[in-house]
Amino acid sequence: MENLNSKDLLGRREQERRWRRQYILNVAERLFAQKGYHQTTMAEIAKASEFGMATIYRFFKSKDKIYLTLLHEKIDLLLKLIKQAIEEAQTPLEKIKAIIQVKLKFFQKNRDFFRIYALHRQNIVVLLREELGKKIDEKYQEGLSTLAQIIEEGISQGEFKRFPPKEMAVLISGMIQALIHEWIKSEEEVQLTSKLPIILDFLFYGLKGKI
Amino acid sequence: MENLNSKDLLGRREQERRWRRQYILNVAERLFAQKGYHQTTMAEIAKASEFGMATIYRFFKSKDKIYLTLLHEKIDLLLKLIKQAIEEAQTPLEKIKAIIQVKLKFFQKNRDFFRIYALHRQNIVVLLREELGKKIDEKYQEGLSTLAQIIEEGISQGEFKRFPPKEMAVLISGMIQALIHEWIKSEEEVQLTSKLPIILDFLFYGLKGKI
DNA sequence: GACATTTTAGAATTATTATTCTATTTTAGA
DNA sequence: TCTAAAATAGAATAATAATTCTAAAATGTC
Repeated sequence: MENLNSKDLLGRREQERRWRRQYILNVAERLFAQKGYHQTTMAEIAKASEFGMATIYRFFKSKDKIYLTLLHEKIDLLLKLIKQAIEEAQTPLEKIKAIIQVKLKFFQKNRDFFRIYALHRQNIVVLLREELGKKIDEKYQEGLSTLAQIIEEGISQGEFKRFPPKEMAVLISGMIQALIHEWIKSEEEVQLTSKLPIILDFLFYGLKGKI
Repeated sequence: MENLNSKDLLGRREQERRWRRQYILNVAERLFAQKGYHQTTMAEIAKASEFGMATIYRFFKSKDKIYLTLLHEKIDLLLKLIKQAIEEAQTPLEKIKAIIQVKLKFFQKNRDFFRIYALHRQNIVVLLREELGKKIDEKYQEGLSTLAQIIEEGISQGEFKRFPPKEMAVLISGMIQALIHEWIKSEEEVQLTSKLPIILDFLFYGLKGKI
């Protein structure tokens, strides 16, 4: 889970501290996903993680901090995975495929996080909260720009049609997001990644046509 | 706005009552959209609508009721508009175009409502609230099914490829939703409906190909 | 115009819950 | 084993905000 090198340098005390911090985050993630931010109380987080209030507060300054830390750390992870996948791919088409695949895989493993993430994305429209909240939106925009850039690349290589890249990125991200959303809601047992071929076919060749 | 016949039958007293009820709903819509459900207090709704607390509570049993009533009434309106548009269209392709156009127009006129609507859609994943909350999801599913049916129609007529209709409906709705979301966030002055041709082109013919 | 009824404003109540505080326990090092 | 420091549990606090209550005002009817 963690970088072993830095872990070794840290000593038992610090390692335990980090482990506990992560444990609280995991518990909070589950609770927030189940009942939403407001319906989850600090008392519940404390109870579920088997710590007292004071302990929770020694790790995190406030409830908000727990929530935002959660979002930041996982989004960073997702962005890192996407970056890696892009680097391994060659053509714009392959890159897009890679991005979608990574996203599907990631949220398949992180259902709870998707609930929090999607909800937060919507909340952004309602109110761009304090600094940390804004940064999350910036990260989302970063992902969107990456996708837009790839599309632009494809257009200039004559692979893709001359659509406005940013708008295409929005449409594609929206498709994926909606698919994940429905998948989670329906609690299907089907693998989310199994839908990749259909998505790609639709995305590249459109709905119209025979067969 | 209202059915004139029934209005005439109601008498001044009842008409005024309805007008005030609607007024409160409109005020609440604006506030909820601006600050979100939890950040909006009943006191604010009372203040902004220039009523006292007791008055608000005589119209609506609780804060939740205001919120859900709001959602229900506008969603019903949207569904009605979509139904009308479909009836006027002939081919599956035209029907899909009509649905998208109606949605874009509707949310262009109802930005505030979109904020509430989109947020609620996400909240559904987190927690299917009491009866009224569930019914809203049912209405959304209804819209999805309508779209899926049209796609099925197109497939059997040989117009569309053999994609799974329900999944296609999800993807298409997701695209639209994301586009509206970005449009609202960016506060662009461009008409939302101006994006219709691009969406349709992408949707029917895909990203891949020259020109 | 007077009385009964409805409507209203805004203060009081109550419940909830994030945060802080205090006393206790655990740990590390001698 | 003993002691100081750190960590902890859970109760107390304080703030917020939904809801209810009370007295006043407006309205309709005779």
